[in-house]
Amino acid sequence: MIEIYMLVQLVAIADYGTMSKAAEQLHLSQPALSRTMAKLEDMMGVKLFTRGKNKVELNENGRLAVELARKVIDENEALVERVRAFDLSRRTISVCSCAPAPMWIIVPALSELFPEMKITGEMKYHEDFLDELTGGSCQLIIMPCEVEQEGILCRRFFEEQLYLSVPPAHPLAGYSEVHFDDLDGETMLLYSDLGYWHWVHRELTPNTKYILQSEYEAMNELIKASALPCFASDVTMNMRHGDVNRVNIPIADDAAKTTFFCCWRKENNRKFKALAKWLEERKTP
Amino acid sequence: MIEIYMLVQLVAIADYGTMSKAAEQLHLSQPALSRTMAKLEDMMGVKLFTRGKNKVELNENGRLAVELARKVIDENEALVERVRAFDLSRRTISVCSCAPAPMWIIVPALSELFPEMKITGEMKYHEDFLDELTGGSCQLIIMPCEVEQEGILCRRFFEEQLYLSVPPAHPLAGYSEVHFDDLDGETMLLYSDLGYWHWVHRELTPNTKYILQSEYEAMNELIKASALPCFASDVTMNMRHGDVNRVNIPIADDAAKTTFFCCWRKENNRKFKALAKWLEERKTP
DNA sequence: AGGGTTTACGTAACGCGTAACTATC
DNA sequence: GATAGTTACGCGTTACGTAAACCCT
Repeated sequence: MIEIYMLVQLVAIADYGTMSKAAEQLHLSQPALSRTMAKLEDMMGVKLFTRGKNKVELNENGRLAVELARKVIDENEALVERVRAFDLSRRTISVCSCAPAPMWIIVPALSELFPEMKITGEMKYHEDFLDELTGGSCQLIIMPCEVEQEGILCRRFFEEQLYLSVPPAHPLAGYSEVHFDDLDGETMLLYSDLGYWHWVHRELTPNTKYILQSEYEAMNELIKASALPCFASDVTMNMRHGDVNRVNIPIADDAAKTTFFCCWRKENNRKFKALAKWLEERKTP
Repeated sequence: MIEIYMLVQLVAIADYGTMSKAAEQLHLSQPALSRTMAKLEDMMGVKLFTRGKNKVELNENGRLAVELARKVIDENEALVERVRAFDLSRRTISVCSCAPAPMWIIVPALSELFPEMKITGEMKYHEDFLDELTGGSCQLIIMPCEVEQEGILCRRFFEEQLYLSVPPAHPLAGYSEVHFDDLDGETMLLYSDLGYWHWVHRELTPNTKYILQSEYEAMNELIKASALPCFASDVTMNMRHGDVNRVNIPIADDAAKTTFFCCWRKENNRKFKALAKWLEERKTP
């Protein structure tokens, strides 16, 4: 039987020109390689090399064999990759979220609902989510709007309300509500990985100067240490209610309030039954 | 490295249901097969079977792996086949002829011109010849007409003149020439594998009753033993000039005289240089 | 009890490395 | 002398078969 290792050695000769070079690259002795090729020729019943006393060259048969061998080797490697990927996808739930807050909430919940599954979360631009969902590269997506598409099931997740977080001494601290217009032109701290919210900020406060911070912990330190305004939300307020020296003022614009939706392919309904139940119960706690 | 023999064993399990059956079919012991599968799973880092104490079943990973393994195995076998076929085609010259006479002449000539090559000849319906030539399934074609096509080189081979062969006592025996019309309605002996000529006979003598004979030697015996008319040509007359008790009368119709042409792909010009020379010299011996 | 799988152990095959040889540049 | 390939020989890996144990139907 022609085995893969033979084809690998054959291709190496084509790639590196001589048996010696190929053997070196394969961490193999030349004699081993030479013998394998002799055996390969014997098994195929066809000469693959033109043999001079001192050199070996692939002949036409050999060149064809190399070309076909590459395909076999690639297929073989693809087999392993695809089976591994398939296995991984079977035992992981991958979530794509358009914003951080839904991920903070849903990832621990999924871990509890599906204790045997590995949960992976990623923040991306939500316009691509439907493709990723149908393409199979993720199984759950968190969208900032409802999705109505054949084959996709969409459930309301929760609503996030944005707040302005300022020190008590700040001019806006006394207001009971603010608008994005009030912030335009300010200098603010902003967590850089906000996904959908980032887009909202760019659109509605184009003249605000943002000091970006990508490290979440560092961001919290900055908020505590500086007097600069920043954003908060009902979710972050629940998480770090220890935020002293900060006044949180609700932002009144419609755009400061977003409802997130959790979607998956209908064929996964059975798999995500527990999640659907959890989302339903969450509505009226 | 995942080797082919492992994949073969894997698909055998899929094909025969259990390890025992598969092992039997592969002329292998179950333990060997069992161990190979364990090793395969180990190397892939993925479980391929659901293992009960007493039974083994392919799981989803396994089913995917089997599917992909089939492709790899097929590719691998195709590799050998294709390289062998290619090697064979490199050391053989295959001729497709529209009639037997050109083959009788060209095959021995080719054997002499290319002593290291194997010569294979085949008679087929000439309408398909150009496809076979461009498709690569043969390298020389003998046509009953000149071919003018891009990339095809066409050289005049020779002219064959048809004769009527009758016993001296036959009513037509005294004629210095005959026409196909004179034969219409006769009962004649006919070699069945005449290719182009067969078509000519069917067209021009539709009411003649032909007694077909596919064995060439048997045909010659019949000709000698019976009083039935048959066809001959200048070529056959040269070959079996020992034909006694037969009068050969030339057939005067245009269709009884055919010029054969020998064609090959222009990219083979170099290869068939000796043949071109031979054809040229043959014109004026 | 019988069929199916795995584990344990000894064996034989085989692919590999070292060394020696040949031939070319 | 350096490079490149083949042949010869011994070794270690490994895939295999046999035997036995396990377990379910």
